Amino acid sequence: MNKEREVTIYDIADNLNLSIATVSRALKNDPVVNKKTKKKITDLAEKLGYRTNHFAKNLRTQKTNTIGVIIPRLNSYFMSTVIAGMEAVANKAGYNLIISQSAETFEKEIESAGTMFNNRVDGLLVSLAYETKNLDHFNQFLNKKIPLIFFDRAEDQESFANIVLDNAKAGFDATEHLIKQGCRRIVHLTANSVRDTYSERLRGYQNAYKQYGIPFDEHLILRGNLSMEFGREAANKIMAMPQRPDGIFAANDNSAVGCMIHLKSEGVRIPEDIAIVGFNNDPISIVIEPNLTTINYPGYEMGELAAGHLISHLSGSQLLQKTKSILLHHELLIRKSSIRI
Amino acid sequence: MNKEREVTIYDIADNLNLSIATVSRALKNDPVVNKKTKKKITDLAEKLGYRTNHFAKNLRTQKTNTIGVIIPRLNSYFMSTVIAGMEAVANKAGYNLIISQSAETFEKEIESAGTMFNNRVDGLLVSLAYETKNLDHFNQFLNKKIPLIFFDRAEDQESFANIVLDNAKAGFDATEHLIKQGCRRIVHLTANSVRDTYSERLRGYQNAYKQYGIPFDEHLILRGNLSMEFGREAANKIMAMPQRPDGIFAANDNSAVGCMIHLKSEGVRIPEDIAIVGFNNDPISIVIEPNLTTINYPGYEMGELAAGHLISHLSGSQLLQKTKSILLHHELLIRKSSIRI
DNA sequence: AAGAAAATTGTAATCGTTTACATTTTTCTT
DNA sequence: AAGAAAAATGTAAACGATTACAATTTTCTT
Repeated sequence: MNKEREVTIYDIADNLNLSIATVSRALKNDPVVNKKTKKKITDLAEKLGYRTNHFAKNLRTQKTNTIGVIIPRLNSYFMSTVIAGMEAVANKAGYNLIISQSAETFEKEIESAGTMFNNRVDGLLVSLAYETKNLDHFNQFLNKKIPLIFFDRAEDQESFANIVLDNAKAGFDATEHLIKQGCRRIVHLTANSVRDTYSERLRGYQNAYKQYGIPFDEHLILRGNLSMEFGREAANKIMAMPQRPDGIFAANDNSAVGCMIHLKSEGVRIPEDIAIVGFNNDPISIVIEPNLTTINYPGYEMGELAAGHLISHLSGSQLLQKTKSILLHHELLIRKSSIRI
Repeated sequence: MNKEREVTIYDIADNLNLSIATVSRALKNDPVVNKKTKKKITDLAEKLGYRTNHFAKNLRTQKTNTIGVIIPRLNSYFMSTVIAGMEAVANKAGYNLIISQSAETFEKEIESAGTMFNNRVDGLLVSLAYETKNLDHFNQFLNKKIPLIFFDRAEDQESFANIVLDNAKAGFDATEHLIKQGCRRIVHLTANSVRDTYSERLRGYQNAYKQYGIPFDEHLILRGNLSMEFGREAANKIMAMPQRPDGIFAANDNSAVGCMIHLKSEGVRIPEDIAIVGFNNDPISIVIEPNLTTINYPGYEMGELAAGHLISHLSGSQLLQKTKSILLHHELLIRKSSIRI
């Protein structure tokens, strides 16, 4: 049982009096080798506990069968769902995932990109950090023609493909819903970051104001890191506003919940005094009371799509170039936090 | 900028009229090479954009510098904190993490173990799935003397090292707290799984009963998958009990919260009618109302420790054998859900 | 049954490192 | 300044696969 040395194709070849070439071919199921020979080889490989040495293989083929994934944080329900989707697709296709967290910082994202580059990933899937200022650290991949797809947190630019939602539409839907519930002064909690993701949600929010002819007040936009703590601070600012807002659209559930908790502690009734809509459909949205109205979108599917596209590109299909941007559907889940009529 | 071929040590050697041996030595900072030569080499390497080919290196050295991590799910605050801790330590030591989710199923855990084995990870960090029936799928690592450490969800056995909390003590602390708050019929929500993690928490719970001389009723133990949904079902069962319990100790926060939500909707007052304690200090514990008393324990530290021990073992220190089990500290965070006096 | 075509197998170079051992160069000792 | 010791560099053989090209064996055709 406890073989010291690893079994190689040489061992199999010796054992069966064949050349390593034939063994190699048989093991990757090359149709050129005789059926019976192939069976003998695979049987023996099984019996000896042969496992391919990926390093030798990769060295020779110059492919790593590894996909790098850079994300801000693992610890959201959404992200882990996305990763699960990627994993399913990648494993089925024989790829491995190397995951790295940027912790929302620019530095760590650059560092992660460097690690991925040095590990020669075949392709890269990236969700950008809040703090990321530019995409220069991804040029090394462009130069080496290593495919890269941004998902969820993406920037709209020429060089890379995107898999995102229609954030403007989602922002519009959320805001329109609040307007239809009678809100006229809607605060928007958004990121203090340049990510398109958030500026698009903001744009949708502004579009709704415009479309419904409601005068827009710049002071209603509160920027921060979208943490629960930020939600709390936002609540303080809201309480201090001379004219009390009657609705809040938060760009994520975390900040929405942080805000709600604090507002409630200040005696604000939700949704009667202020109606709230979040974004992400995180599990906390059904723990907070009243349950939070939010935007739901398919994480698992996003992960599958991202990995699937990358892999089909790696396999030679030129899909990636043609579909520069893929939009996923979203839906507004209406819950008690926003129902006023 | 767009070099077609990768730069290798041959290019550097040719360029400087040195042998590849010297270049190789210089690049790994071997003290045997002359300071000036070394500088020339590293400078040129930098300039040419040299990056080591890990496949050639691994092939030659028979090391992969990769650590496999198998966990039930990524999507808890706790797990992602653990992973962050591991990542920090691993990256600093030049190791990469390959993460795989078992989704709490035995089959996927076996599959993941197989993938890790075939990828020849240098070591493995595992948190067991609920459904895992035995540890046979880890024998392949034992046989090849690949170090493996269980963390958080571990089994107590001879062969592998563990990093866990004192679950029995934590279970005791939680239960004792409830008893001190005047509870006499305390329900325990636990996993329908054989994991020691949960049987230990249960044991601690029973010890508290014993120590305080409270008669113990087997019916108070409810088993399930510890999801929110299970918490809901548990609440139903509790409502149907002929003699209403006055306390609940749940083996995780999720089930505690699911249970609370349902109990509240049935008009049960928390903590007055039933006091509740959870486990994990998940962020939802401070979203639910009243805030949930829970057991906190250091995820980041656990990740650092696990990765650190594995790596120091891989570097030759024989720590691993000596410290078969490492216990981490925990603390009871007392919040409103359990304060009755 | 001979020769051509098809099917199967083999030879040997290659991928980019590391490292034992050998060789050369430099520094030290007297 | 010669010889020994120390420092620096070089040679060449691995590591374990893949694959162009060559060689052999089998099957088919007439």
